[in-house]
Amino acid sequence: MSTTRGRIDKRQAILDGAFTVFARHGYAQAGVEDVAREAGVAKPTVYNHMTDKATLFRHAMRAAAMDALDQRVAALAPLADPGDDLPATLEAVALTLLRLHTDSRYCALRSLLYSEITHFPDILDIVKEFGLDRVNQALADRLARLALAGRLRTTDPDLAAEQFMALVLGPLEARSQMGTRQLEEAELAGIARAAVETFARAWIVS
Amino acid sequence: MSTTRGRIDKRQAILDGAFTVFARHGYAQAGVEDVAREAGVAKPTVYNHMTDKATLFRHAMRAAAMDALDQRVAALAPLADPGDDLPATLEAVALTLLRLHTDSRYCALRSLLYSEITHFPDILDIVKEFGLDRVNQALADRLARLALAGRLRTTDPDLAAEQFMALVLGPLEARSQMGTRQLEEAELAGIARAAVETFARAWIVS
Amino acid sequence: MSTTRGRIDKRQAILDGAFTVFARHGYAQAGVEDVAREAGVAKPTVYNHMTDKATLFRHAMRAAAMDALDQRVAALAPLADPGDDLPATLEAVALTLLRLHTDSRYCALRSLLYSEITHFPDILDIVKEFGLDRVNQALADRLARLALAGRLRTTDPDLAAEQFMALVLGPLEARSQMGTRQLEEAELAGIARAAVETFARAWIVS
Amino acid sequence: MSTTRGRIDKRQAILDGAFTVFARHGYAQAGVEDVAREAGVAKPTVYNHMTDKATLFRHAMRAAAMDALDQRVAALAPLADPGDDLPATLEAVALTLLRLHTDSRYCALRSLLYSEITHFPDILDIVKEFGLDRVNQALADRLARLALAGRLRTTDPDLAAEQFMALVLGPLEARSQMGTRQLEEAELAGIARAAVETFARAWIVS
DNA sequence: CATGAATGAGTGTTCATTCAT
DNA sequence: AATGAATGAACACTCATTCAT
Repeated sequence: MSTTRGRIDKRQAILDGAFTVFARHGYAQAGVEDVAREAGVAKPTVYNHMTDKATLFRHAMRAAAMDALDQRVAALAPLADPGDDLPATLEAVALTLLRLHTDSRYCALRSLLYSEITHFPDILDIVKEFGLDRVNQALADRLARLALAGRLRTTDPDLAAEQFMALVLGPLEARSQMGTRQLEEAELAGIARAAVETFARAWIVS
Repeated sequence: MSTTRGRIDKRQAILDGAFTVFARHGYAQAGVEDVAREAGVAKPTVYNHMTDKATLFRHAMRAAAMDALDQRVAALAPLADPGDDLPATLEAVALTLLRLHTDSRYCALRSLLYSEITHFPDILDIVKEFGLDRVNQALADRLARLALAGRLRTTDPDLAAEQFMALVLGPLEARSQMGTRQLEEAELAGIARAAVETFARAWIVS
Repeated sequence: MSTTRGRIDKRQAILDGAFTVFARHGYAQAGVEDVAREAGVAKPTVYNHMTDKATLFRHAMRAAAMDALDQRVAALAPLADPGDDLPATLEAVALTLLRLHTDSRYCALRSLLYSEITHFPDILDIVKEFGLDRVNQALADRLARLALAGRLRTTDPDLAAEQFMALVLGPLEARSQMGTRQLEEAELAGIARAAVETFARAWIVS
Repeated sequence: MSTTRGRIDKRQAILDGAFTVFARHGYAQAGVEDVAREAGVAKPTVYNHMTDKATLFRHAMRAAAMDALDQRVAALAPLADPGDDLPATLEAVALTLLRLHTDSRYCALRSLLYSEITHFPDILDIVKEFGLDRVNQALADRLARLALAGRLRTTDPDLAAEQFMALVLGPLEARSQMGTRQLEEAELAGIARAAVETFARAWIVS
């Protein structure tokens, strides 16, 4: 069993190391040797597990994207049972999303996806399977339930979800200075509050 | 004079070609030779104008970012004299911004900035000087005027501007599939209308 | 006993596989992994039997060279009792030699010996022990007997043997296009006949 | 002009160096770096002139094969005007051929052709254009003239040429120990004399 | 000033060889 | 004894950069 474990662990270590290194240097600048060092293995071991640098990249990206999607969907959980104060719940969810979105690994993931989509047209599949669209859909599902419960305007949950996400995450782009500025918790809270306030005026049944 | 002209033209050709090539292949994958070919000159000529591949990159990025900012600020012009129907004017502005934002060169610019910010910490200056923050500021100025004119809630024009931009541009991220899907004009118009509607509920004095 | 058998068989399988693979790809291009696969064992098993790739090569070559010599010496057997028609017997022998010489494994053996003699100076021993010189000697012995029996000019059986071999095998070099062209049986027969005819004029007592 | 000269010279140096190195180490074992060093240039310069290691090999082989053919055809020149003593002329020609055939570069050429024909099926063209067959043809032409002049049996100049070459060069294979033993001039002369003697009995009109 | 040619440094990939099981 | 997995060393090929012209 330890053998299998060891192999699995090593594979995981390689994928993790790969993402770390790709995140740090970009695809082209990252050396397979760096990946190996980061994963604590020798260079050929990387090639024993992944045929190519390209394949290595694809697998590492897919794993990271899956993680990211899981985290975001989990962040929506409170909406399943929002309690009396819906705005407060939305604000909490918004804050969690903002924290996730300012995490450096996630920033790196997005940036890598954007910059390598030209060279790896097939990573579009990763985006379709694990991208923000999926979060929007999950959120729309939650909002639809709330609409049925009479707590939200019932017109278009997809649009509501999209605008909620936009109001919450949109401000990050300009404020985070391309991810170089680490936003204070208070600033994130402020964004969340303002987003929910505007969202509420447009969508919440008071 | 024609000599000087020629030199200037050549410099411009090099910067243009550089941005085109960097946009196509990314910084690391782009070859100086490719840039030279694209600009119609020989490789050493590039080095005669720009000391480095890095310098070449910085100059090309700066030029592209300046262009982009100019276009966006120009797009706000209608707000200087909005006429009677403010929502309609906002919608027109929003649509123009969406068109600009889905342009492939702009997508490439953003993606390059994001992916190379690690290797070129100093391109942060470009962002500060010509980034979206500047558009937000310009928009906030316009909105402040409108607030003074009693047509907008007067609380916080900066926040209003930020949320306007978020509602307009935010939906693009999920919908454009990382810039691979070319959005229809109708879809853009839909986004603009929905954005302005929500914005109006929160900010416009009716 | 079956264990020992198995071991011997495995060793033989490894040597055979090794020669096959070396013949196909050349020494440097051949991978030990290929040899292992061809022999139906795992790579370390090869190393359990042969210390080195080099040793493996040497043993495989020696085995192949021994086989080749045996075949050629056996081909001379008819000369022990040539019957009345000496030319006919010589022609039969010549034809057998030609067939052996155009066999693809033998071509590969020669070509490997020639190309690796620089890297493996010691395979010269293989040539001395099992090379064409040995065939010449064996043939010279036969011819000496025939000379004593008054059927051949008695001057120099070594030279006679050498020239017989040259007349028989020499034409192959140009005709076989480096072993790529498979000569027809009729063509081989023609070469044999012509060789014996010329040999006869010079050496046979009529 | 010196520029062009220099480039041509460099190309020639690369081809020469390549053949030298390939001859020394074989195709697979030879490093492009070694070739560059041997040619007195840097590694990328080799790639500037030849796209591939494979292409480099093909060109080097072709050049060497052309040289070899030229030398051999030139060696036949005396037969154009053989004088009174035909056997003596043939012997002289034979000796020259033997000297050419024992040259180490030629041995290497043959051995490389044989060993790499599998990986480079197209070098067969080189053999067809510049191989021994061409020497046989040229020799057959000469012999045909001599036959017309009544000095040779007129039956089959092609066969005569083939057998002449076989009698002269055939003995080398066994004697030279795969090119490792450097044959003495006297030994070569002996081979030549014996070859011509046997050839004469079969073909020369006395 | 513009260019063709040359180079030094670096990277992806392979392979003979060796442990741990 | 036999194997799956790991490694160190090597090598083909590329590219930013610089001379000579």
